[in-house]
Amino acid sequence: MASKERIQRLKDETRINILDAALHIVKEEGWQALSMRKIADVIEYTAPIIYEYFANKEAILLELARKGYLILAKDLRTAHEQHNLPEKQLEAMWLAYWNFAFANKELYQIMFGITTNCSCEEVNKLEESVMPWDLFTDVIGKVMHIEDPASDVICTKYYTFWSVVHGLVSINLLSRGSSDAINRQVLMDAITGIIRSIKPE
Amino acid sequence: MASKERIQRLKDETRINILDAALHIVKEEGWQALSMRKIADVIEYTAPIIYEYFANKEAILLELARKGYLILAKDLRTAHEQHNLPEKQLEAMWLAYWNFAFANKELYQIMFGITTNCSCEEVNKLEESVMPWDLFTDVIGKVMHIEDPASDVICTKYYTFWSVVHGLVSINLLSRGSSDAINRQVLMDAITGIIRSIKPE
DNA sequence: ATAAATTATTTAACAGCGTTAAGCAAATAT
DNA sequence: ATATTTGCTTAACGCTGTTAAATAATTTAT
Repeated sequence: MASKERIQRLKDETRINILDAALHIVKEEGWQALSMRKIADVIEYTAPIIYEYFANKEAILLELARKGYLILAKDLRTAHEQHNLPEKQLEAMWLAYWNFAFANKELYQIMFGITTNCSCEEVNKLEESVMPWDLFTDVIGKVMHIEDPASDVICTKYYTFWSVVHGLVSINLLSRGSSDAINRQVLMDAITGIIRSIKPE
Repeated sequence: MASKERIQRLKDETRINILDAALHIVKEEGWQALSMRKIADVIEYTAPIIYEYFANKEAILLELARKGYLILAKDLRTAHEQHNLPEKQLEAMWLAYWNFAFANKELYQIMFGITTNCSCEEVNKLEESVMPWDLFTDVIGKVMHIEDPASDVICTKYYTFWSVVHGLVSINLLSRGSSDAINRQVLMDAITGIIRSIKPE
């Protein structure tokens, strides 16, 4: 009867194994190649077993996206903590965002629907998917010396940052980018440029 | 024997019907719902017939992407022609790009792999997919008063424009955007901001 | 005009997909 | 020892893209 815990532990482990297997397959062969039967092969079970841990394939993708958002949020917080000046914090956060995208290419793809067809409506429903927002608007407000964090102008600047960084990431994940040198230049120019333009005085 | 041409005309028409049917289905039900059998239903044939016009499903997607790039290129040229000042041309072109994306949402999705898994390598191989480049670098060069259109700094600025516009489009196609008012603000701020920052004097 | 050859189109099938239901085998409870 | 639950697999359904074989329609040749 004390084996209940042991069994639960095994079950938890299998759940993790499923997610790990899925991500492993995707990293090796891409999102298109991911199938329930392949996951089953890796975890050495048959496909129907997976449905005792996840409602369907989509739920697995959603959980991976969720994990991605959690990692990204953590990276952003870490970057934020490493500086005191709001300008430096902002710069470090967008650099962290950029680094996350390439260190976790497959997760970024599913988080933001790049060459994957995971229903974005469902991904958007994840509460974790809206996470970064408050942290950014807070810092942007500080840089701009604006009190109200819900101000429209802060919102605008947030989207400006996000658009340029996400856009550059997307273009590169599609192999439509330029050299690393130019990427770096675009990224830093944009970030420092926007920061300079929003700083009062 | 003169019916050869008539038959060829019918064949050409069927080919067009296939592409139209595919785009129609996608606009009604999304990329995920597109299947060879559904296309066959619409054109009132059975699925294998399609393979006499296209090598496979991917070829249909590729052709739609190609058509998208051609429309975009035309829109960009038209925008370019409607102004004389390079600054105005540049602004009009990126506005045209923005408008194209929302007027042809489904085409844009497949052209740039947004919630679709059409192999981006194949899309990148389309010669039409690199089209806009020369037109933009030319105008950017004029605004900056730089002769060499292959200059690194022009390349950098081109990617800066493209990143912010494509990023904002992507975010909105994912239903992750803000209000139309803020979209407009971000777009215009970014375009005019970059133009002002690259103009010498 | 009739027979032969070519073309147009469909039906059937294969392998793979996500998913569900039925069946079996092993562990647990009574 | 028997009954019951649990863990897992096999089989199946309807879908997918795609190919091969069979059939219907049309054109060509005689």
